[in-house]
Amino acid sequence: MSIKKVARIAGVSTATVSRYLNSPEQVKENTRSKVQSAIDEVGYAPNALARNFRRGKTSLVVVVLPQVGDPFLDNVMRGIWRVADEQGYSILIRDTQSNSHDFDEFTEMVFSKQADGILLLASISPFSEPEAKRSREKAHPPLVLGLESVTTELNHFPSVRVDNVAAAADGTQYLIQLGHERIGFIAGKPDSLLTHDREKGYRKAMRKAKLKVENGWVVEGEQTIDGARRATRRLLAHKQRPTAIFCANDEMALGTVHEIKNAGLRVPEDISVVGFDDIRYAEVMDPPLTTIAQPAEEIGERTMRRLVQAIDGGALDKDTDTSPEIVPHKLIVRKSTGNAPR
Amino acid sequence: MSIKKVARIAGVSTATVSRYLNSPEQVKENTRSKVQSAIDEVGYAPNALARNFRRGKTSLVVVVLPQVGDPFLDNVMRGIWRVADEQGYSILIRDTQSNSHDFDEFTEMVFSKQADGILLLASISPFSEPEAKRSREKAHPPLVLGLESVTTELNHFPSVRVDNVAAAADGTQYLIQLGHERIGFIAGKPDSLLTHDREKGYRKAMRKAKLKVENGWVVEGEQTIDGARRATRRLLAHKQRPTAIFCANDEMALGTVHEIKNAGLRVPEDISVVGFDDIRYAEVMDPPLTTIAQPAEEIGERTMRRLVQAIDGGALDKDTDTSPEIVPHKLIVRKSTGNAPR
DNA sequence: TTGTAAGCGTTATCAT
DNA sequence: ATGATAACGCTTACAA
Repeated sequence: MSIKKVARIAGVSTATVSRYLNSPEQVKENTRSKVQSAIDEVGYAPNALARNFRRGKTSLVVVVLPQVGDPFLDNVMRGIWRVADEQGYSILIRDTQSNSHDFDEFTEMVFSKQADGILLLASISPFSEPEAKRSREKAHPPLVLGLESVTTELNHFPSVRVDNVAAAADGTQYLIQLGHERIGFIAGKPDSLLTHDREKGYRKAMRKAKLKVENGWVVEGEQTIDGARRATRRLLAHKQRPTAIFCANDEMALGTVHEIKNAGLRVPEDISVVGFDDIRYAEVMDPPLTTIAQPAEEIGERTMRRLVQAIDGGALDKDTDTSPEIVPHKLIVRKSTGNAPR
Repeated sequence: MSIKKVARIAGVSTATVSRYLNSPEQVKENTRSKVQSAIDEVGYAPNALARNFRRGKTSLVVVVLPQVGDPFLDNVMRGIWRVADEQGYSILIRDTQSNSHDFDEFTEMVFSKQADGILLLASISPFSEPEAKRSREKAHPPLVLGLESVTTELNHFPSVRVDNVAAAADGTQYLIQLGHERIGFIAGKPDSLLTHDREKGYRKAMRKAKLKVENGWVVEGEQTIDGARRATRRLLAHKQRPTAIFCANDEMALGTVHEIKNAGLRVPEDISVVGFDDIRYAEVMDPPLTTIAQPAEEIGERTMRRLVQAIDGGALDKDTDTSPEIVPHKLIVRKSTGNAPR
């Protein structure tokens, strides 16, 4: 009822008030000030609920990420927010860690107009059956993938990320070049495409260098510090103990380095460690961590931009430019890597 | 138009469909199945925008925090989400770091129905003038404070936090008990009430032990690793170099320990370090960090519960139970602290 | 430049 | 147990 009240007080119609709010240039100067006074007088604030309803738009975007409090996401989110603010979107965050969410839940949010689009920064369970059925009738919701590689069913959505395979190969290659031949790999969770790709890169580099990947050299670190510590212990106990360990991300590298030192070994003299992400803690670790940096903020910015595009342009067809945007990675050499022992 | 379509297909009125959706028990079994079939047939999903509009409720809550990617907030958010999911709220996150936000902006979000309430986990600029004016006419929005101490203008809102003064005093007291007499303090940003309180606790403990706080022993660390590194360098260069440093949070402690070791000194043999928060990295630091733990998840849960209460119970009066809920803190002793040298 | 009025999809009131 | 219908606050043709 509020715009009506303003209109009444200003002595104009509701349409004029609305116009004043949305395109003031269409309103005569004189009227403008009358309306503004009325607004001030009653302390009017437009009801976003009504406006969004009318417009059929939530101006909300869901960002799905593995875990808030992941230092790496900090910069990604910064990029996302920059664009969101600029484009008038608010960010709804869902993490896949505290509650188990599945893909349908997010598409459902769009279909039921709780959000206009989805920014997927985490691996999640694939479409369930009912959804598969629906997708025949409904268009795909506006959805963009960031960071992660994709499962086949998500292939049709735009995505922005580094080339995880190549990046991990680079990291591994760097270790090889330092003379390491026994290199272990600490992977993430089995359902994480991302770390899967990194593992692929590791294996690729090993193969290329004609190095064998022994059974037990690739172990799951569960994307957590504790998981990485357990994984590291297994690696250290291996009869062919690696002289270098590649961790699928920095978070796990933190645990790995800790556990190596715990075992009375030195980094990098006894074992070299490489991480992935270049989180802000990497630099102040002891020793500072050699890792692979991603342009996090840029990734955030670009994913969000594509998403806005997808939202504005309506649901995108299966055959809209669908190739992933690949952004450059960069090996950052610090002190956690050194020549192979002996 | 959609509920209409369902109604038409099911051969019932829109009212019945609505009832089926919201209180199925009021609908006869027979009708229920007719409606459900119709829903399945057209793939109907209720329009949340319309529903919220009609109900005058967004079912959204803004959580304002200093920085996503703060590992400490991870657990707080977990607690918030648990309650949010349970109560049917979605979480809108705003960080005060990437964009400068002020208090009005958030109250405005409530007044303009972009959100139902505010969960404030960060220090922000105080009310601006126009808001002060408005607050006379409008009730305060549902708002709950977590973690932080409050400025006087926010005094009337419920809050949940540890007793930062007492906690910091405990940490300081522990150092004193180890024989330290020259103890430095690395504070946060000047506008952070939270670290301000911690500083107060530190000073209190020093005073109580009749220890002097030399000029230059309290230095700002800006709540960042780099800030803490600079602060630490200043501390190390002090003519009366402290034998122990209390950092207002773990994030800064990370930088502090790094910088101490950089300078060729040992922790804790030369300098002891205490942090605050017990983030997950504290345990795997080298040496593992002595710190003060807060029940983060519980704080999240309780703040969110109070907020829901405030939303449901309508805007709370100035004189609703307004005393902060204090949750217990706990000193976690690890290896970064030791007896004072000599 | 401004006003009139229809309509967005739901819920809720009041009958039936 | 169900139906008819007003109302929520706003935007937008269309008319003036």
